[in-house]
Amino acid sequence: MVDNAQTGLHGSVLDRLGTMITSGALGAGEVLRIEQLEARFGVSRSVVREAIRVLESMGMVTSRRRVGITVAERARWNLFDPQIIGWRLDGPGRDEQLRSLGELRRGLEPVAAALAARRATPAQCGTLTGAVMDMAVHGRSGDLEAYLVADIRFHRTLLEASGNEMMAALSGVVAAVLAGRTHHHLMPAHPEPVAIRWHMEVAQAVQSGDADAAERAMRDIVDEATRAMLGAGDETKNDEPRNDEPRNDETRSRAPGAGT
Amino acid sequence: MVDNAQTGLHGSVLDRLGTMITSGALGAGEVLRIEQLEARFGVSRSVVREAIRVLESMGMVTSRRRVGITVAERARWNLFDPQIIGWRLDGPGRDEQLRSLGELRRGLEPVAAALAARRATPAQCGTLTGAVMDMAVHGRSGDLEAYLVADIRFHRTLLEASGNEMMAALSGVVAAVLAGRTHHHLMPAHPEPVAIRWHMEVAQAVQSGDADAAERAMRDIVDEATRAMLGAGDETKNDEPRNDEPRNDETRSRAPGAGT
DNA sequence: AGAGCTGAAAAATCAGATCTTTATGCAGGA
DNA sequence: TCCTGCATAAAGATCTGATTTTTCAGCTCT
Repeated sequence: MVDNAQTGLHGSVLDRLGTMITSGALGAGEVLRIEQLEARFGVSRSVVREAIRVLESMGMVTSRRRVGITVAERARWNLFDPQIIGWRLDGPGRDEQLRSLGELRRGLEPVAAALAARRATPAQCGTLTGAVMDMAVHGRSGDLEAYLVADIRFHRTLLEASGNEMMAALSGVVAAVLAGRTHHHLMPAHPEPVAIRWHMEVAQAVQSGDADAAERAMRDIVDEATRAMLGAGDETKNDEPRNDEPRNDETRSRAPGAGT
Repeated sequence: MVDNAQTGLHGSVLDRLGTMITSGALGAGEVLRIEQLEARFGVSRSVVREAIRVLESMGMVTSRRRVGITVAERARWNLFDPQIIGWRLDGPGRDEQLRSLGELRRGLEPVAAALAARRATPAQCGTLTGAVMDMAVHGRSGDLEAYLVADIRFHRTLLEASGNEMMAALSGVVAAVLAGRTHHHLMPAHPEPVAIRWHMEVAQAVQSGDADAAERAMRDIVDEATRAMLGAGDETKNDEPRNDEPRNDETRSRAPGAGT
């Protein structure tokens, strides 16, 4: 689902350990030893150590002499690390992760839109408008994949146009959220026309430099998306959905607007 | 300024390399070789490799056989990594980093306040109110350090009370921003009373569950802070302030409200 | 109980050897 | 001339064994 492609042995070990920790298979406080990990994964010390070092820099484990590798509690993790986000989106924490990201978007994207209204280049304005037009076309034809691509292009461009590096750094994550929504069938077969209209309003407001209008229209977009997602996610307050393609029909029926 | 304390040799190498890259001493595209780094830092391969692995996971370098370690362009970095944020706050990118974080706060904290109004526990409400009272006391007495501690406690508690793990994960960074503001003398000797009043409004709105009021009051707080910081930062659009305690008087004179 | 000592466990580091990938240059052919 | 395929070597990737350093845990002595 997410590009957790890893390079080399150490990357594969990292990926497996990260998945185990985020999924809860390895709980906070559990202690691992290097030798044991060498055996478990059939690799040498150096490979294990490099993977552990990365996990340590993510705050997921701590390494102490005479003790071993201790899995850290979630409050210590760098939850903005794209790798961790990817692992969680793939595992049991998916719903919780999507909720967190949704709330985050509700705060950030309107501000990004306002900033973009002041800073976007003409080229970026063009890209935004073009993306909206593509969304309209593919939304009508019902080509959800093409719609998704245009939607991602819109949001990525907007975040980049905000002129804020950190917001731009989130574009990959936002793309993952949008893709997750589509691929988990939380989108209706034909996106709400009102969503496309709001996207167009954002694009026009950015082009005309109207920060307030851009912020407002973007807030409409994300509020609608948040509402749809919260409605769909309320029945699973805990972290144990486990199954990967669950309750499509109920979910879809409760997420009618899902307009990005 | 920020706790970039590192454990062991690999941590020190990581810290030095990270600082060099974020400061621009090592520009994007530059190629390093492991052997050269061993010699430069006087450590063995394993230490260098572990540091490189961490930098790689941060997106700051890429490692390719037959080529070497290539410094990546900033657009590829994980700008939310606390370590990178710390390096940038300590180096020439400080102003840019503070601007990014300020804009981020403007989006996130109001939403966090709204969420906290729905989710905060009674204990958290108490902590919020207590923090505001401390702010008022120390603001009047002019004890900026104690004021800062209370201010940080307020914002950390609010982000945690949002019930959103990712926002809570940013509390350390927000604390660093607030501390940076105080320690770089961007605060007036006596904080604006209106700022303290806004904090109190947030605390009360959270306690009474009024999400809209909480969001609005928090937006006031952050807007004021953003305005003050943008005003103070405009004269240095580029990334080269270098000196650590610069232009206190001019800056202070242009950041009158600086109310968190 | 509490302070200090001691042994051993486990990570941290170093160093040498070997494996794997791949940029690059050369040779041959179209 | 330009492309294609092969050989070569450079540099990271991995494995391994030895050594060092830290520090937990148990013991002793007060």
